[in-house]
Amino acid sequence: MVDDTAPAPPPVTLRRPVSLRRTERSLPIALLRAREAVMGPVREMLAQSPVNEQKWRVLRVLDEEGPLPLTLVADHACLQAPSLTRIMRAMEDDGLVSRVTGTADRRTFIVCITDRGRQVIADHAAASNALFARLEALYGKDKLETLLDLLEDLQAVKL
Amino acid sequence: MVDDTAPAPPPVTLRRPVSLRRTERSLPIALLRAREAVMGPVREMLAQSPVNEQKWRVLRVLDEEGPLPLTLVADHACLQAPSLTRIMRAMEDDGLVSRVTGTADRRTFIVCITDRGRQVIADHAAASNALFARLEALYGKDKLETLLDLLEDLQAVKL
DNA sequence: CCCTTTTAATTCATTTGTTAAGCAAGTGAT
DNA sequence: ATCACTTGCTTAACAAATGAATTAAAAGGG
Repeated sequence: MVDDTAPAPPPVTLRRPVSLRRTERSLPIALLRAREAVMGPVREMLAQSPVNEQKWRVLRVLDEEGPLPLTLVADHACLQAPSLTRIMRAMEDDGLVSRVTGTADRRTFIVCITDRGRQVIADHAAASNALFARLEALYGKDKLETLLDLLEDLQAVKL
Repeated sequence: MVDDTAPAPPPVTLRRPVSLRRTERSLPIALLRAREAVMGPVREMLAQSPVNEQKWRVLRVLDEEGPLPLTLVADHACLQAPSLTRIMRAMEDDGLVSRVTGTADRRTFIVCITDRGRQVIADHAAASNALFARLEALYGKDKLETLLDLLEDLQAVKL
């Protein structure tokens, strides 16, 4: 019945957890869980669109800030350079953005949102705002504003 | 951009130019940027360990909550089922966790952290707590507690 | 009991994240 | 000007995320 050659099961002792903060109080984990909690409807919205989460962030950033150097697009959209390279190729193919070579430094590119890219935003702005309104209603307007203030501050912290 | 000079009339939903929130005020984007802002040192810490971000979360969750059904591990560690399948295989091979088939429902698994897995946490608990202390100092203890409170509430919101 | 519908977990295909390496263009010191 | 060095972007290789399809067990209804 019992196989002598089978590896012994790893030792599992019932013990108290080592002294770490509760995961709800770990900032990285809490930020991740909070994001997951609000991303469900956003993903549904984007499923109705020609872009995914990442491309949506690129469009939002460009629509808000205007033409931007590629490195700043990466920073502001929270994308790594290699990912952005791939995404830029796809978005250019789809006519959502365009790029021009920088004049001063010919290594750099300036990225522009196109009318077509802006149209994608316009097509989903109502749904996006509706989601935010629902969140405000469920979570509380004041709490949401306070949370956004605190998050904005946190982004500025230089560890 | 369409002009919107008229004060908001009652039928406010249609034909009104829709503009979006600033990206700093978009909760999904703000949460993502805030997380990126704090993850740098955490990644450095985990680079010194045998686990990555995802496995670290699994260990933290199991250490804190004890043996858990696989689906709850996925929920609490913010991992999708297919990802967790792959990660579980690797972590079992490394002897960090073990699983037993559920007694009532034989489709399910209960996941346990092993002594070895707990040791990984113990080995990095000091560094982890030091990072948190540094964040407290730079960002402000009260602000951090408020932020964590708000994030904890947000996780509970059911959209 | 069968039959249909769920649920848990896995697999598969495709895209994205991550890390390291590479290349071309800019910078600066001697 | 030349050389080493840095910077901006790309490529490549592999791990992880995502979404759809699959298998197995459980649950519910006739």
